[in-house]
Amino acid sequence: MALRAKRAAKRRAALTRGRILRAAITLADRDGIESLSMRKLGTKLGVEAMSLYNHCRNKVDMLDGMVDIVFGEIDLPANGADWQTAMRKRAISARQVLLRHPWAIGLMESRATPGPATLRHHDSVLGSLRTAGFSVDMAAHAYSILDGYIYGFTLTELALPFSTSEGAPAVAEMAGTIMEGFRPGQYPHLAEMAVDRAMKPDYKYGDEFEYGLDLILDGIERAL
Amino acid sequence: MALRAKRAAKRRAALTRGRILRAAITLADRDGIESLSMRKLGTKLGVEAMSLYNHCRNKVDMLDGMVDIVFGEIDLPANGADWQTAMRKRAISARQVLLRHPWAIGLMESRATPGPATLRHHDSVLGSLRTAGFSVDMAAHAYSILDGYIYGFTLTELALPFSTSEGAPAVAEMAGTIMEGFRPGQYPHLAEMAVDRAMKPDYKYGDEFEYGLDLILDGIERAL
DNA sequence: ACCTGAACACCGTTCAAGT
DNA sequence: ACCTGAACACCGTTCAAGT
Repeated sequence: MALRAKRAAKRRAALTRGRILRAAITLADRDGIESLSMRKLGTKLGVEAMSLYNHCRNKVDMLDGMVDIVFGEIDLPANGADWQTAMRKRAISARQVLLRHPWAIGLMESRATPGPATLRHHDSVLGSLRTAGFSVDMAAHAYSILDGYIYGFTLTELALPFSTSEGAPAVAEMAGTIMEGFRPGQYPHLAEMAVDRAMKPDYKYGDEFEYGLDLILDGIERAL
Repeated sequence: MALRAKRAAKRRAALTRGRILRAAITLADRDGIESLSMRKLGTKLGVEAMSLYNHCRNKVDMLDGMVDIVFGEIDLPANGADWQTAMRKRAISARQVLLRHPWAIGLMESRATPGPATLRHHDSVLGSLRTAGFSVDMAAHAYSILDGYIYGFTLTELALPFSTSEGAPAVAEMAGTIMEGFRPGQYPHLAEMAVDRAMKPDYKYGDEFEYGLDLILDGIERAL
């Protein structure tokens, strides 16, 4: 009996913090963060919800761990390349990671304690800039602008009422539906923008990202 | 008896959607969004939680309304001024509003249906740019960069493990505590940044905001 | 038309009990 | 050392019943 139970436990992989966090990320990616509960997560791992508390202090601690894993997925700046290329690639990687885990960006605001992958990432970016000759002040300026832009752009992108990966017809339809509800001329400039851009065959808001990124990189270059 | 009940109901202001939303914002500002429940909100308004459902379809609808009110607090661009001044003032106002309602920014990502104040705000910003001679494409670029930066910077600012409004000693202490836990040299560039800036007497991360804002405004000017 | 009380199907977390 | 079951104090929301 005892032996049988032990074997059943063996059959599934041992519960670890890492396995819990990865399962939680998968669930959050699929169903959204507001639907992620300790009970559902336990079920998914073949375990009672209460077992999770042997590996995570509480749910907040678990969310901290999830955010740190997401951070770890962002490419570190390549340290051979010039700083513009390195920062450009890192920014593009960061946006892709955040789009893959849409729940992560909204969680940032309330995470008090940064994890090791987060700290490593920050250290690496600062190192890349300092090595390229940035002063401490200028590295702080550059990092603040770039990260602000990356997070904010992606947040806005995620907030758009249509999926960025979907085809243009969905976008056009959506924009049309939204505008229909208003008196003509109530939001003339929004309407103009919708007709001119959002309703065009191959419009993707995400295409704006690199325009802004390059404008910022140029601005930093000039400020050096 | 019926009369008495009616009088008691009269004594408190009638329950309206607006009154509910304002009370909810006050509670979220004070205790955080995760602590805002329909039951607590009802108690605060002197009413059963279930009464709220006569004025809000559900909690998501209520959160939509709250976000729209926050949007309405952001100054619209003054339409006499040149576009740089108008955009600068609007950006500064937006950051102040978001710092006042720290829960709002994390909610944006999941709000599917923008409210009237939100639409009005967007329309007004686009109008200000178009009037200043921006092409539709250039207005879209400018708006995307500016809003991305504003949201992202403020999100980062809110995520910092110390309050921006607090005095510098708290920041210095915090930075010290964070760095203490590591092997010396584990995060050399973070350590350098902490010693050089975060631990300085009157360091405030918020001061970075206008540096980046002006860099972006200059970049847009040059792209025109 | 608006408010209420009870009920339902959930939550996160503690704790004593098991192995 | 790790897992469990029951329990506690909460949630959002529905619905029939009141006024």
